[in-house]
Amino acid sequence: MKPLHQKIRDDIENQIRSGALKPGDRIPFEHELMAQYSVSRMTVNKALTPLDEGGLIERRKRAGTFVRLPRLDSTVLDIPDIQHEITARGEVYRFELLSYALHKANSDEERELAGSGKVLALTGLHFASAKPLAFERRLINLEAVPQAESVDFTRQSPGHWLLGVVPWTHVENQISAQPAEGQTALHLRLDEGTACLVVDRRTWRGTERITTVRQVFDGGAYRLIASFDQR
Amino acid sequence: MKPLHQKIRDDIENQIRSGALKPGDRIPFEHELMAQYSVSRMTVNKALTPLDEGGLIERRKRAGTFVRLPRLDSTVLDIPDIQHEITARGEVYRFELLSYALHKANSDEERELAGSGKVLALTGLHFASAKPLAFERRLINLEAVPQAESVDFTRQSPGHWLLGVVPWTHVENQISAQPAEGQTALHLRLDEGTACLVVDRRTWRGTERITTVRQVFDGGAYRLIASFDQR
DNA sequence: TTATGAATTATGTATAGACATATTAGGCGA
DNA sequence: TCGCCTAATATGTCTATACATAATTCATAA
Repeated sequence: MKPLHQKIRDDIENQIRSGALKPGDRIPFEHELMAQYSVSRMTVNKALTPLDEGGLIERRKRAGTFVRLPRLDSTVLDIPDIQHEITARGEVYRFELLSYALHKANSDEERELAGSGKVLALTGLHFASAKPLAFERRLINLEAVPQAESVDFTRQSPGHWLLGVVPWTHVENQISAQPAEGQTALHLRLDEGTACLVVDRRTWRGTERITTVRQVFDGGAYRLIASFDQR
Repeated sequence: MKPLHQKIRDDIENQIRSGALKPGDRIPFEHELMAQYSVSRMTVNKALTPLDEGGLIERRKRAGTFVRLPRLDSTVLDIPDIQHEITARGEVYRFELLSYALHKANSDEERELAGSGKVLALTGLHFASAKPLAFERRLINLEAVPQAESVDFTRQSPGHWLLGVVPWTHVENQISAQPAEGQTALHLRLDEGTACLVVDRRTWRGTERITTVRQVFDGGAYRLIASFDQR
């Protein structure tokens, strides 16, 4: 049998991760949870404290307990937000949409993402101070993120938009070095064969896939930084 | 003023991170800590529970509380252990020492590591099934790891040895793509200009620097995998 | 009208006590 | 000697209570 405080914690965490509770929403007061689960305040507190320390919720005296906004800082390599990183170092950021297509999943890669559902396929370029920095090819699972269909990605990059809108629970990055080729080399204004940093990333919310993206960076102009503290 | 339970937790965590308490050592029983800090058992328990959940200690009824062994699995990109990864995928691993030097720190990079103390400078090659996979240049701070002086690195790679011997608390990785050049290209048997994956890593124990390493991988043969769960 | 201060409210920390559970040590009988 | 039962022991969970702290509301006084 699971301890009471852990059941309460899991319930709330699931509501947040599933999206039933959105950032900014208020979680019931401790005395409300006491009544709801028929437990003492110490037990409710023991359930909420780890969620607070884990950064999932925010607690304010007199005001109550609220769902936190997803953390967007991350020097750490969880999900690099290119737009954020470029503006953070004082350069001007711009995203240019190269292609846009909405269709049923019809390749292995697309079916891995969306089963037999619909997929949004985009390509685009990230600019830092008018210089092309990264070429990106992205697939978005429209089952998981239906709102994506009505967003204008000529104005904002899909990665930046997704980070703010969809909470993710799991990411996998594959990082490799590859020579610049064909269209990608042209877009990045690099000679064929120039060393590029390639990041292939897949994200999940729970067991549901959200997006698949390949980003190709000019190897000389960009480096990933991953910083870790031992748990 | 810091809460009591946090002071107790910090004290114990510091003793573990500094090496004063080693893996396997027993931490005082709850009733001993009660007396030592003049607090109730709930407070001691509140101090120890997060250390348990964080994997730093292990608690067994009747037996007591013990310092955990450091986790060495890590699909995650904390500290990739090349030897471990190669053998894990069924290939034969070999390390070849190319150069070995022991001297006082005399470059900026070496002084950043060891101040005015002594440094062990190594270069070597990692082989996967007789094929060179990575070239590595490593500096070890002998103030932090004096035992390194008496280890035979022709037989085992310094990275693998360090992981087992020295507990680290913090790592910073910089990952970039660069063309193969000069000696490095020769050692890896690559043409000049081939895309390589370069990892620059610095590790700390507390505020003390342990090692600095640059690893250059054949971009086509190696990829880093970084997998994350949202906290 | 504005500044001040007191009451209210929700969380933060800590206590003492109680019972539960897992594990081990020791004693007892076959 | 071996197996089994029971004691003892350390951690696990939970309650009821108390006082502290931060933030807000609201009444009161200048």
